[in-house]
Amino acid sequence: MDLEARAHSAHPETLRLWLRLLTCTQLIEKQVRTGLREEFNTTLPRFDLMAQLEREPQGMKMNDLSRRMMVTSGNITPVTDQLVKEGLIERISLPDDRRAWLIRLTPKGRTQFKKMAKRHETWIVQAFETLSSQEVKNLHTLLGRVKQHSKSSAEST
Amino acid sequence: MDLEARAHSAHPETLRLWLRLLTCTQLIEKQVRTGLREEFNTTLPRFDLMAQLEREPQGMKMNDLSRRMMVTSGNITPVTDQLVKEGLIERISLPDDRRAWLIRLTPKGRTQFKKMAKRHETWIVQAFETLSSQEVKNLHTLLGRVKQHSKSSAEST
DNA sequence: ACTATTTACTTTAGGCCTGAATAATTAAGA
DNA sequence: TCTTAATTATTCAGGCCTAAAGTAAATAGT
Repeated sequence: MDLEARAHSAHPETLRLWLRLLTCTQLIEKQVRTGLREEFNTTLPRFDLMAQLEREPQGMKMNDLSRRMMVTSGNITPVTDQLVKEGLIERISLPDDRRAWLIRLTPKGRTQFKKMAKRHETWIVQAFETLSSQEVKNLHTLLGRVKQHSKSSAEST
Repeated sequence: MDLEARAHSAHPETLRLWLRLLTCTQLIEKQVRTGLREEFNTTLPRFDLMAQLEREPQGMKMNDLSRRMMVTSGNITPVTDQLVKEGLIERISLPDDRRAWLIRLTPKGRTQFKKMAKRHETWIVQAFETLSSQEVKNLHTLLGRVKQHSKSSAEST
């Protein structure tokens, strides 16, 4: 018994789908959080932030980070503070915009991230190993439509 | 640009699927949270708790609630406190187990929940309206496999 | 009956998240 | 230029979440 016990109503299939989506996400997220904590003594938001930076070697502004990570910018400050304290990222001031910072992985951060990403990948692969590669593709496509739809209706509000 | 900019590695399809799943969940959840806050001045965990209770008119113990909602039991206490304070649920002491409480919706809570559930349903239906009913079914089935797989591997740890 | 274990709930410390307010800076328009 | 608006980052209050420790009560084994 879990979240999905919640379904009822006039559109039961859609509601059930939503609850199942939630359940899957929560189950997998829980495993990832536990793994990051136990093996690397870190958290998912910190890992996510480093993952964003790894894709942008020249660095990112905190604002870009908050948009990419889909959290409010008030949130990025403490996570950044913590990672700076651990020496995994660095803040660089921008001469042409004194309000903003450029955030980059340090060499130590890059090394550490690579280790974590490798483990992260095994957890994720394991979570979906029950699906064939065709099924993975199907899921990806269907969810792509949901994502686009949700994004466009969010813009119009 | 969003979370999905994070994908790379030896199993890119699987990682991309995971990030897309996360993105979809977060987008929809955000809409629901905003709706609950703006229209009903409440939160998703409170709504979820009431939804569980609505399915069990005879009431539930806090432990059952935490299992169903997939959160730790330390979490149920403050959410329950708040809902009791609002008069939406009630704590009833059990004569045959003085450690436990039975939690039930009050009539006021039941009325209020019905209003919220109706709106909640429109948000969810809207989120998935881009899919045909066959596609909803497919998604539900595929995610069902993922859920079962994840649950059974969680048990064995 | 008595002790040990388990179960139900609460409490605590630490962290993330939101929305809203603030300060500092930059950009835009009259 | 000079005022106004927008942008960047930080801070705050409130709430949720976890893991871990604590309390009280029930259960099991001896």
